[in-house]
Amino acid sequence: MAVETFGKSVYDDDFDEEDGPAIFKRSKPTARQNPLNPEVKKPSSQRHEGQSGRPVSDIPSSNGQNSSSQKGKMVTSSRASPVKSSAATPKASTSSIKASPEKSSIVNLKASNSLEGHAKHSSEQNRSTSVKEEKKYSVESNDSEDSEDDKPLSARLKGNSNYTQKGLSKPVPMTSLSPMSKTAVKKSPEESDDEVPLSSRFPMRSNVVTSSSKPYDSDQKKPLASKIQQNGSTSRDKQQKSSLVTNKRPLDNANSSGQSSVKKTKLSDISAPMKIKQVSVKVDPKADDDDHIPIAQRMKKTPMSDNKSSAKQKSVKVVSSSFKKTTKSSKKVLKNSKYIKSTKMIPSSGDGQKKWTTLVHSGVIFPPPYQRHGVKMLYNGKPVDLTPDQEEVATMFAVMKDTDYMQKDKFKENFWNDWRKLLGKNHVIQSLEKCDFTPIYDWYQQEKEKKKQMTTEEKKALKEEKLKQEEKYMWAIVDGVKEKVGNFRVEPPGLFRGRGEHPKMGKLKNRIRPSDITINIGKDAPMPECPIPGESWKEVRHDNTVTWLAFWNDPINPKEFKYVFLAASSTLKGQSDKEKYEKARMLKDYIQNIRTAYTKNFTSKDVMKRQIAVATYLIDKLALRAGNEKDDDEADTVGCCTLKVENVKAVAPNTLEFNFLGKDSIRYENKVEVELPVYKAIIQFQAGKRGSDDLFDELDTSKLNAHLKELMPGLTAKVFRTYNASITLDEMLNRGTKDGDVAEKIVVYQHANKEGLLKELKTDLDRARKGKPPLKNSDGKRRNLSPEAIEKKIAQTNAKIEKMERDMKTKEDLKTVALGTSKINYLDPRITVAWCKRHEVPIEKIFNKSLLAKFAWAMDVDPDFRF
DNA sequence: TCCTTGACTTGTTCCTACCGGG
DNA sequence: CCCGGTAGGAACAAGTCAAGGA
Repeated sequence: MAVETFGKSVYDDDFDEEDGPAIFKRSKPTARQNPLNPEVKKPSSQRHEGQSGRPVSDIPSSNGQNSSSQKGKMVTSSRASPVKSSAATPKASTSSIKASPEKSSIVNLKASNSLEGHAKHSSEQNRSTSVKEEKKYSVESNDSEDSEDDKPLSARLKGNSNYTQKGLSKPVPMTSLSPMSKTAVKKSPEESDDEVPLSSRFPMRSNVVTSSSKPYDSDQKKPLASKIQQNGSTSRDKQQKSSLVTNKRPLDNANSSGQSSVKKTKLSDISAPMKIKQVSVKVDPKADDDDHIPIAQRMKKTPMSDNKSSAKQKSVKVVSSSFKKTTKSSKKVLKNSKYIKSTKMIPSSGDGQKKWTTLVHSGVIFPPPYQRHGVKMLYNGKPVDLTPDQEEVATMFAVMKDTDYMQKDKFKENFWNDWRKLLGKNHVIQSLEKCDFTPIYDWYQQEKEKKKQMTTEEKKALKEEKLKQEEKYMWAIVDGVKEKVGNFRVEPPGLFRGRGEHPKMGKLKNRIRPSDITINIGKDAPMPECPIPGESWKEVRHDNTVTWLAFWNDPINPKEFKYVFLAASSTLKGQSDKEKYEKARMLKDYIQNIRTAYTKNFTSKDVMKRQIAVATYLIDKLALRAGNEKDDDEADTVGCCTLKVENVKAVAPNTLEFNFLGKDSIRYENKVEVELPVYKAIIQFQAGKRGSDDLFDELDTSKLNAHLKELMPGLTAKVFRTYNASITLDEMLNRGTKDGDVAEKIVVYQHANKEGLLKELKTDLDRARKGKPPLKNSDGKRRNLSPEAIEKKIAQTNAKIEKMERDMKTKEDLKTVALGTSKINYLDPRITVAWCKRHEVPIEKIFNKSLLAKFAWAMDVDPDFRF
């Protein structure tokens, strides 16, 4: 097995490129030692102080450019102005998608209601109603925002689906079935088995506190097993789940992984290659440079850290216990798995806290020192001399001339305060208003232009130069396996670009120096040399309970840290990603009971219980985020638990209108029909309070999560997002695929977008004929076309549509199945991989290179995998 | 129990290389 | 071959959530 190859693989970059069967995964824990440090170390995880790094070597030489220079268009989007409502945004207008979410949520609610409260049949009725409403609301909601954030994930995923049949001309999001409803209602046929049992089991689980193991085990097996057939992964999954649940930190240790690791490894290695082929997952040869490690290989890696030595058992409530049990099951599973790969990734986490045994890396790279340009800005119309430091900061500001930040007083004020410190009290420059940064701005534009004008060769040369300098920083060797590092470049100085109305926007982010940086590295690894002569690291640690390679304190908020982690394609990240999905998957077995429980508590006498019930409902239905408390020096945004009274308006008879700034200050606006008890509860929570008071005054995220954990080990608010998104995708794909529906859906989807365009064009046509100016279209820039031109355009668009449809059918290109980049975080890749296997669709049609790398762990999933 | 710290995930924005059409 | 539109990726802000200490 893989073991032998290690030496080579680690050091040799090219190695990976070949795909052969190179196996280079880490095999058993023991085996993997890093050639560099032959001695394997003990699991001690404490942090030691290391020697400080020696300054010496290479300093980045390129010219200093401050990255701050990004300029730009920036915030033009709605973001800046939360309120924005114009329907004009391209997105809004076109996309059925975007709009849909909101609608969907509405619908969903209804559907869900039926589920929870009433008999299923009622859902039918509701549905029809809901459809209408959808339209109604959709209009309003659309414009509100572009970001999809606002919309429930589930809704987003759904995209369009079945409504078509109902006669709606456009594809409407299939939302009608809320995740819940789907699960419960629709799916029931298939899954019924699982679900039923669960409920019965439910009681037990819930309080499983310490003892635990049983609850989980038993249930789990059943459902999973039945669904997933002999898939190796299944078994593994179980294991993982358990581990997952536990969570990394508290882990108890574990054993579980340790035990079977050996076997797994073997299996995996063998099987992996084969499978891959089948699936046709292949790594692009060219891709090499980036990821050197072929996916196939990666898959093999087994992170299992050996057993973890320490087993800590935490008495964390419920959680820990369940996992342990899993161990047992895991073994079994292993045996029959053919598709082991996924299995391979043994939850190292299982072992408690240890995340790695050996860790070698080169530290971080710093941005080049500032190079002054000497261009003088004007003060009161006269050129001013600035020191390099002063000039550097002035340039940061100058370069942001045409961003929206320049419109914000807070930004200017904060900048001024920080810059003024650099200028000193007696500087000529006494007020920002009299400053004219134009010369610097112009200089910057020129520089940019120069860069653009460079020939391809020059650009290439520069790129190579940079690569050469950075290469050594790009990789780390974790337990003998070469892994890509995520962000090895220290953030350059610049002005803080907080989103929304961030109180600290415009503040100077100082240059980070080696003495600000703490390095985390294996005890026996060579110390990364400090790249700046004469300086040294702040500290060196050897803490194998964490995954970061380095961190520094955020200059804007010294209480916070900026970490350097491994890239998403690394085993370590892949593992935790998988654990995340396993946890979400586990929720499937509990969801029905959870929903039943919270529905019941809508009318609880205990206020806190009622609030928890309603909050959970909102999180489940609307995919709201948990909503932690925030400090005053952060943007004023809210999540579920921090909703204010004024953020929710109850409109008779049972509609709730949400309006608040959520993550990233993106406005969430949504009107939703809810079950009457929820509606009433909200009104109660609001009674006697002011608008700015907390809606859920008895609640915060820790209480909420503590409660969720009683319902399912490891359950937290964010799991609902993952769960609802993944379950929806899974259902969508499975439902649609039978008759090639999915491909069609995509066509429809695209079609809808194009239709939007057509409509606009036709409108313009009419107006043009009447001699009126064209309307502004969604992109905001409407060209003034002659009627003929417009007609031509329409013809073109129609042709495009046709072509697209043809392409779709022939190519069966599914790429667009709503896999937006951010959504990637919520969709279990195994759903997609398994689906591809079943339908012989090359996975690379759907996942791009980086996604393939990131999801290497999912590639060996059994074709029958269901979320 | 509450608050702070720490670690890690999620999400948006910016930038650039690439692609297909004219 | 130029060019506008975009996918993809880097950068980094902003969340979530657990542990640990007061």
